[in-house]
Order: sequence, then C-alpha cells, then structure tokens
Amino acid sequence: MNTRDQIRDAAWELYSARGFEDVSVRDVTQAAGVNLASVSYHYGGKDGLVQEVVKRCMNSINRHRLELIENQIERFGGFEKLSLHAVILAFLRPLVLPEECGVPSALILRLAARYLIQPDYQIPAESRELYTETCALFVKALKLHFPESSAEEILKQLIYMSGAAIYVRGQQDMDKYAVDDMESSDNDVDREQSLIDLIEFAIRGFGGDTDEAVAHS
Amino acid sequence: MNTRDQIRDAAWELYSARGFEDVSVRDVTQAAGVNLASVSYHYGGKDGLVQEVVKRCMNSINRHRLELIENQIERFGGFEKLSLHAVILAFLRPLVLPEECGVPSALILRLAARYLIQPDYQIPAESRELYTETCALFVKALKLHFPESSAEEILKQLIYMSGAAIYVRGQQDMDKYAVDDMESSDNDVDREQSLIDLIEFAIRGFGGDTDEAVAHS
DNA sequence: AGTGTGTTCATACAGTCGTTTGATATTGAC
DNA sequence: GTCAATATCAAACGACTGTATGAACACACT
Repeated sequence: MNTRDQIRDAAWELYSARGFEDVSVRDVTQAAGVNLASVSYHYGGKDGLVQEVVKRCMNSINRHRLELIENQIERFGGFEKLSLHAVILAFLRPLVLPEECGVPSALILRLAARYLIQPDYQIPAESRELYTETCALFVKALKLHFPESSAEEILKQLIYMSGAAIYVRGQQDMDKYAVDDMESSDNDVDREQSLIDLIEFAIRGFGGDTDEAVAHS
Repeated sequence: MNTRDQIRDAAWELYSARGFEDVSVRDVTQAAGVNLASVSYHYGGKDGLVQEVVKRCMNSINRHRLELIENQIERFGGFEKLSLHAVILAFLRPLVLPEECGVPSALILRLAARYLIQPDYQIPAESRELYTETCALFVKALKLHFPESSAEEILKQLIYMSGAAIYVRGQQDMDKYAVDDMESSDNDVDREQSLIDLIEFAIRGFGGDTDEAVAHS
C-alpha cells in the first residue's frame, strides 16, 4: 500500500480512538510503520493530515445520507412520495450508527466537538459543498411535508435533530447517574433504541404525526 | 484580591476565549499578574485549575436552573401548577443564554465539547451531585405533564433538548451556508430567537400542546 | 527579637511537540 | 546506462509544555 494511504489509515484509527490533539505525528507514523517526515512530505504537516481525515469522515456521512435517501426514493416510487419518517431516518441514521458507512463512532463525536468550539475552523471546501448539497436536498424533501415552513426553519430543525443525536451519545454515560435505576445496557442496543426514540422525538418536534409517519416506514 | 482568586478569574476568561488545551499555565499566570508556580501551589497543577473552572461553570448553570424554577413555582403558586413551557424554559435558558448567570457563552460550548469526547472524564463530585439533583427535579416536574412516561424517557428527552440547544449554537455559523439567503443577523437576537424556537420544538418533541403551553408563559 | 507557617519568587528541568534538513534510495523515461 | 524526479530515511532543531526546586519574603504569635 501507498505510504500516503498507510498514514491516512493509521491517523483515521488513532484520531478516532484518542482525538486529534492527543495523537502526535510520531504516534501516527509509528503505527503506520513509516518515517516521521512522511507526514510533512505527503500532507504538508499535521494540519493537512487532520483535514484529510475530517474530509473523509464528513464525506462518508453525507454520501451515506444521499445513498439512503435514494434507496427510499426507489422504494417509495418518487421523491415526492417519501414519508416523513424515511427522510428523518436517512438524515439521522449515519449520525447515530456511523459504522454503517465505515466511520468509527467516536470520530463523529470528535468532529462535532471540534466544530462546536471552533465554528470558524476551515472545513475542507469539498466537504462543505457536499454537506450543503445534502442539507438542501433534505430540506426540499421535508418542505413537501411542511409547506408552510420556511427553508430556514426546516434547516434549523434539522440542526436541532443533529445536536440531539450527537449529544445524547456523548452524555449517555454521564447521565446514567441522574436516574438511579437506569439499567446499564449494551451499547449497540442502546444506539439502535436511541435512533428510534430520537426519530419519534424529531417527528413530533417537526410537528408531524408520529403514528402516521411510522406506518409508512 | 487573593492570588488564588486572581488565577481562577484569569483562567475563567482565558479558558472561555481559547479553550482549556490551548491556554498554558504561563498564559494564565501572566494574565493574572502572578508567579508561574502559584498554580501548582494553589491548585496542585493545571488539572486542578481546570476542574475549578469546570466546577464553577456547571454549578452556575444548574443553580440558575433551580433559581428560575423556584421563581416560577412562586409565580404559578406551587410546584404542581408549573406549566410545561415554564419548566422547559427554566431548563434551557441557562444553556442558550448562560451570560445571565455569569457564564461566558463560549465556555458552555467548550464544556459540552469536552464531555462529548471524554464521557469518562472525572467531573467534580460536587458538580455532578448538583447536576443530578437538578435533573431529578426537572424530571419530576415534567412527569406531572406526562404521567405515562417513565423517568428514563423524560430524562432522555431532556438530554435531546440539551444537545439541540448546544449544537445549534456551535453550528450556527457553519450552517448559514446551507441556506443561501439566510440573513446574517445579530448574535443576541439570534440566541433569543433560538431559545423560543427551541422551546417550541422541545414541547412538540415531548408531545405537549404548543399553543396551550405558550399561553401559560 | 525570634520562630514558624504560609506565600511568592526566579530559575531550571525533563519531556513532547511539529517541522526541517540533507543524505540516501527508488522509480520511470529516454 | 543515465539522468532527473520522486520518495524515504535518520537525525537534529527550536519552541513550547507542566512541574519541581530552593531561596526570599510576609506576617502572626510568643
């Protein structure tokens, strides 16, 4: 394999497990089995490598969203016939179960945390474009269900949903303490259930009819 | 003023503005006008100082929540008479407008980001206790409106709301790009409006009646 | 005045970080 | 085979980081 790709893959794993700041260039090159200077040579430095990982992560998520929505379009027989539940599921699923598109769960959280505290951080242009397109498509799909809402309102609610999806996972461990008899359960089951709960919450939040929407799933 | 307090206040400001990792002990002591070694002496090291700031932040938020809910109890004439809107507002307001209890807006985001990626991080016991108590009280208040829901379900929805409240602020800048004609607006107005929108979203998400709830506010 | 405790101080230490350097190795085209 | 471009390598550089050290100072109590 390419030295360049070896570096990228090692960084992908290490950054997911331990975070961008806490993984040194030496950690990456050692795990990849390549020379220290290779990072500067191939990516221009640590920042370039981080951006590569960020780009791959964001693009995987948004490509998966588009894939899911296209599958549903086929299944429902047209973009206009998409159920509310299907649209919201396609948007949230890659956030809650990112492994389905090859993205480690922790990496999503780290990315979210990153942009939470550095909103001015330079997102790779390519990734931002894909994200913009993806949001635009989902807004369009949701607008069919809520013609009285503006695009801005719908987008904002998509963001609410994203925040809820991200946050509930990071806080799961912590908040077990708040309800003393909450069972400690398997992580995967938790996440599947979280997705279901979250979608119901989101559909109600949007103002849709939960029962009707679920019936179409 | 105390050297100890000078350090704490300088750290409070600097950590808010630039984050815990990106502010060195030297930055803090220089801003505070005290000696470098004072941090080790008074707080046992950087970690101790960070925990002090974290504790103050979390406690301010949760104390303010309790204050707000007590005001509303007086106003409504009893804990049992609290409106759904009032409860949710008291929970979310300190997250969206933390300056009202003396917490810089950015600090909340940094704390959220911190626990998003380090769910196992040791939260100061005192802060965790207060948070636990606060959540328990709000769950109890919400249970009066949704007697059919379990405490776990209600708590989870409180977390959804927290995530939405936090996330929408971190992403505001970024997501302006997703809707091309979104006006660039004043930050404060944005946040006030976000709070209103968010509460409506939350009330619907909970399954409450928006109009009825708002009428009580 | 003397003693002890709590605090501040300048300085040094040991370690890690990202990046650079210049030499060497590899590759592919002619 | 030769040349030039590309890639890899060990080693070092300079700039930080958090922490430790031991001396100096302040102040109360006897």
